[in-house]
Amino acid sequence: MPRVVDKREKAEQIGAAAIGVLRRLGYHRARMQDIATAAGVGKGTLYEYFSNKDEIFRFEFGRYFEAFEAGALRAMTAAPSPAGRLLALVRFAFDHVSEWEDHCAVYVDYFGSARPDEDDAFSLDPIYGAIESHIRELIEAGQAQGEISAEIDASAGAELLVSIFDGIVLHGVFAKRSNTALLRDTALRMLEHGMLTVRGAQGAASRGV
Amino acid sequence: MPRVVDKREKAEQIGAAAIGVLRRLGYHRARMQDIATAAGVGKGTLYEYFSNKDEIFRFEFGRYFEAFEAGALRAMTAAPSPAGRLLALVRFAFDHVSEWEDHCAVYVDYFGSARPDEDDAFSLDPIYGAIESHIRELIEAGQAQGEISAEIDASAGAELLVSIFDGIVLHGVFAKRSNTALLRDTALRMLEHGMLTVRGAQGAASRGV
Amino acid sequence: MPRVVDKREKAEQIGAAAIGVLRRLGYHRARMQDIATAAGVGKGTLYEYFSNKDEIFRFEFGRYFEAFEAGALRAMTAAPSPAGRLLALVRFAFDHVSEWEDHCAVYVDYFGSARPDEDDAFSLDPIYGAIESHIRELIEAGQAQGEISAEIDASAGAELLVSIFDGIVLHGVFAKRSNTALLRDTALRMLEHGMLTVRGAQGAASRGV
Amino acid sequence: MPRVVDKREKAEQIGAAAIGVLRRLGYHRARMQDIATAAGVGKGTLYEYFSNKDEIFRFEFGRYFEAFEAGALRAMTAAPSPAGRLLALVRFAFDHVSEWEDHCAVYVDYFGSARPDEDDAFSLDPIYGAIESHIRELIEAGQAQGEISAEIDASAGAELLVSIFDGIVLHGVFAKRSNTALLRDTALRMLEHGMLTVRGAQGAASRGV
DNA sequence: AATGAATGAGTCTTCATTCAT
DNA sequence: AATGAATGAAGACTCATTCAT
Repeated sequence: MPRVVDKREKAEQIGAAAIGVLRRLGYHRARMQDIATAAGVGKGTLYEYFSNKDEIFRFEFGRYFEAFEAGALRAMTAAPSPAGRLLALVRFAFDHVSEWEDHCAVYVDYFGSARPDEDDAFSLDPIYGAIESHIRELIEAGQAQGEISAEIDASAGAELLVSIFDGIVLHGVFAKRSNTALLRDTALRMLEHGMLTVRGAQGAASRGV
Repeated sequence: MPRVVDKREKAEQIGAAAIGVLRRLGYHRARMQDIATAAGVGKGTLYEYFSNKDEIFRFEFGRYFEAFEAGALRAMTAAPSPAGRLLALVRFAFDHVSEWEDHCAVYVDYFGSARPDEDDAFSLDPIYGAIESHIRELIEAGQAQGEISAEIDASAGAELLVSIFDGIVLHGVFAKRSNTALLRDTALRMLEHGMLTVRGAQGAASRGV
Repeated sequence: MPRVVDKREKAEQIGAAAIGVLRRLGYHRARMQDIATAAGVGKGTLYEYFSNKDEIFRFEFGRYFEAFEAGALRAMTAAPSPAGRLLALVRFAFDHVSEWEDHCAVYVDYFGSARPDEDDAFSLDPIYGAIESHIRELIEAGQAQGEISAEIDASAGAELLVSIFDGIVLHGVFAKRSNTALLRDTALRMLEHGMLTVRGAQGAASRGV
Repeated sequence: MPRVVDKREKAEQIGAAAIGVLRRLGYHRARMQDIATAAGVGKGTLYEYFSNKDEIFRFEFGRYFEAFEAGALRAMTAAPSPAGRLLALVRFAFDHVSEWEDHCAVYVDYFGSARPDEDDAFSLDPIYGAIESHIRELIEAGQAQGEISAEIDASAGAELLVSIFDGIVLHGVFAKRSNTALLRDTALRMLEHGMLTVRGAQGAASRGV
């Protein structure tokens, strides 16, 4: 019984070290030896806790997604209305990216590479599906209450929001982020108000090319 | 007097085949042999046109970025005002992603793997820098003309827009895109109007957690 | 607590096997796989002990030159006078060639291929320089004591002796050596007496063409 | 008929360019492309004149050995006695090395690498055999006339002389030659007189260790 | 349980040679 | 006759994984 606890604890310790290495070197350049060294254990020991390199990744992203789910739920619970919950979710997502920065960098690296045939591949589809589904419901609820513009297609809106979230992650990896808080506030403002001032002019602009 | 070939043309032909393979298998899993087979040439022939695997990638992304630049310029030229140009740019970016789908997938795969130290790395910094800089100027011009909300920080807004673009790219790779046109229109609408209906409520929502 | 191996010992073991292969096949034709097979290890194991093919060679030639130096010193120490030391050195050199026959063959093969620009090339210059310098001093000392003919230019004499040594090595590689002991004694005799009998006639002979 | 002359002439032209490249880069590093470029012809053209890389080498060394043979014969013809002919041969050998410097450098590179099984290998055995045989006869004749010390074993003496010649070649490749003329005269002097002054002391020195 | 020595499948890249033009 | 585009066999080297200790 205490063994199991030990196992889990050491696995987390190794996983933490691994993510640091993966972030620094990229998934393909990070050698098992690098990870072992960073974790302060022997190379063979890694295989006592993970059955292969991929497994380490999966373990860490399990934690990443769990934390996201828990945090998102917590964030939304506090908000009073659908629109509030939506914005709380977005706000939380930004914070999550900041907190799990290493994971985000590795995230893009790992999921960005196509792995077509692998049966045991960690699939993002259910995760994204669940999140988009949840957001879609929030949008629909918000529209029912008149808080959210009825012109917006709930599905497309949900997909867009998730895409934007992905974009924040990706851009933080590709380019150095300047001012996270400012970016977040700008994003929130835009979600609420949009960018344009004159409502009449907007439609024209979006329609003209 | 041996066969005369148009080096450039054949390089493009190989490059096109390569991108297909890279997309299907991922940058790291695609072997030179796979690319050669897809291009219908011998393995050695690849090295007549590209000095190594990376070179193929760079060649194709040269084309990708050139097309983006030219297309973006063309799209914006037609629009009458800063806000119009901004929206035209966003609209074009969506179309570009659709048209260069394979490149986008490889893009994420390739740039997603962090390789900060490599000297010969294809750096995105100048490219992103130029685009963000351009967008920032558009926003500032739009704000000067009162078309774009003065509350928005031009730099952060530019970064956000580019991030959103990256997000569209990324999400198309991570999850299957459902309806591109709808997503695009939803995004354009949100940029203009935001999502919320009641302006007064918005501030409150964004401040609440 | 995995198997403990003496790295140095195993490296020598691999090196010994490698020299045999290198001698048999020549430096360029010997594949790492051949060396691994000869050493009774896997291909990858070679790289645990040597970082590349060249390294194996260098390691072995380190041993070769060390043995030469130590042996030469030992041989010379026993001799009473400069001329005696010089002849002892030559005598030792012959024995060294016999004992390190494989190394000599590889030596010629490896250093024979000109690679002037390579930065990491194992340079013979300092080694030859040291030996020639030593011999020159011996000759000068012998000349001071009247043991060695004053007519001989010490530098040229030293270079000649080293060249003769190289020649013995080279010829043993190019042609099958018949009788090493006889060759050695003939060489020693010639160094002492020369080949001609009539001293007066010698000058004449060397001047005529 | 004139075709054949053309063929031969162009082959020599290519061969000359090739030797330069081979000397500069070494046999294994010299690419057919390098040779073609140096010769100012296309890569494919090389195969119109030589059936493969080795053939170029063989062609050039055919010329080298022919020149040696012809020159040696000429040199010896002029000398009046066996000993004179022997010294004339040595003297000529030195000059030959100077004149065919590039070939000598390539010589070591090429013949230094073992090529055990190749049936079509250019064998040095008959060449060395002929030369040693000739020298042996000269020594024997010289001994018969009392010009050359009877104590010398004719065969070993011949082998030694050839070895010394090889040594001069090799050393010129491995180390930069300082003063060729001086080295040559020193060598000739040593062949005639030996190095030591006191005949009585010599035997003692060569016997002691 | 912990380790690192051993391994060989897998990959990029080179280059002599061929051959269509 | 001359050429250089095309090729694939060959080889150095990497690294995830295994396993004896």
